[in-house]
Amino acid sequence: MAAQQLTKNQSLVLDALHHADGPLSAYTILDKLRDHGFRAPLQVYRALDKLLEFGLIHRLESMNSFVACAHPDHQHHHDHGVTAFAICEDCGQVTEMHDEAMEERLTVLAGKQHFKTEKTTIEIRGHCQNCTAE
Amino acid sequence: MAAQQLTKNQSLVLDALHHADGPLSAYTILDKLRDHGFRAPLQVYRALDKLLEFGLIHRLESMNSFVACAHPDHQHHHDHGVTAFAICEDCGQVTEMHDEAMEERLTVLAGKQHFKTEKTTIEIRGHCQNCTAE
DNA sequence: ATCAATTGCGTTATGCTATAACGTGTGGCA
DNA sequence: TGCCACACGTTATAGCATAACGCAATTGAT
Ligand SMILES: [Zn+2]
Ligand SMILES: [Zn+2]
Ligand SMILES: [Zn+2]
Ligand SMILES: [Zn+2]
Repeated sequence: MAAQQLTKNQSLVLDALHHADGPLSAYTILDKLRDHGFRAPLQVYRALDKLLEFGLIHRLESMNSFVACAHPDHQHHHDHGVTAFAICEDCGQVTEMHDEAMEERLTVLAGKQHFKTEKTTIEIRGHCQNCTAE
Repeated sequence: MAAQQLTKNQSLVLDALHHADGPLSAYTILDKLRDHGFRAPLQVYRALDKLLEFGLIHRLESMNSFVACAHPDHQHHHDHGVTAFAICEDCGQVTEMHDEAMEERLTVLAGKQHFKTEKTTIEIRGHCQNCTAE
């Protein structure tokens, strides 16, 4: 599955996420796209589902919202392994992190339980560097 | 803050979670406790908030539900560090895991970003040993 | 004992998040 | 041509969470 040609709705949603300075909820996206003809939540959710499938965006479980993937070559659909997110509770900024050692550790953890991993969520809530400086 | 005396509502909610064989949503708990006088979601959410604060239960972000802490000495309020959950998508069973190395790795990751961690969520979705056997 | 502050409680109403169900249109292909 | 897969639009509904109000019980000074 290579660089997928996005539909109009999918492109609009992806653009909205790219131009946002933080994660957006589905309903916030809906409001941003009303001028482009969006009327109902499903138009957003259907696009989000596809974008998630293509690996172009991520869902932040702890805040029911979505961010564009920070991976530079996001046109190429390739799983970029486990992702950890640092989410600032002050400014809302999200940092996407990848770490081989962490991934390895998770594999070991799951292995101990003979658990077959499908998807891993790691979200760190706290305060970013900017918001910590006093 | 030591072994907290729970209120009636808090005890009822905690018992419901202890007797459940998997995570429960707030509304499921509400239904289970209607015979005990519960009528509204807030009665449940308020109890859940306190139980979370006491460290007696955990919230599973990826499924909007709650589980009793599996830590044996859950009467003593002491943070038991970062918790990772393995959630079976077939049978709903949840396994609570603790791993020093994992915790260390996350500390390093956050440190690189000069990020001050408040709370960490780790949830592994997949299939448990029982549900993998064919 | 009394007052004030805190905490829990019950109720009603509301808001936010997500999906079910139905029908339409379009493009690819046997 | 007929069929299928897929995206789309719309309405309705389900599921999750909190705001706001008032009351009651508790605590801890004064
Ligand atoms: Zn990414
Ligand atoms: Zn910040
Ligand atoms: Zn625990
Ligand atoms: Zn299972």
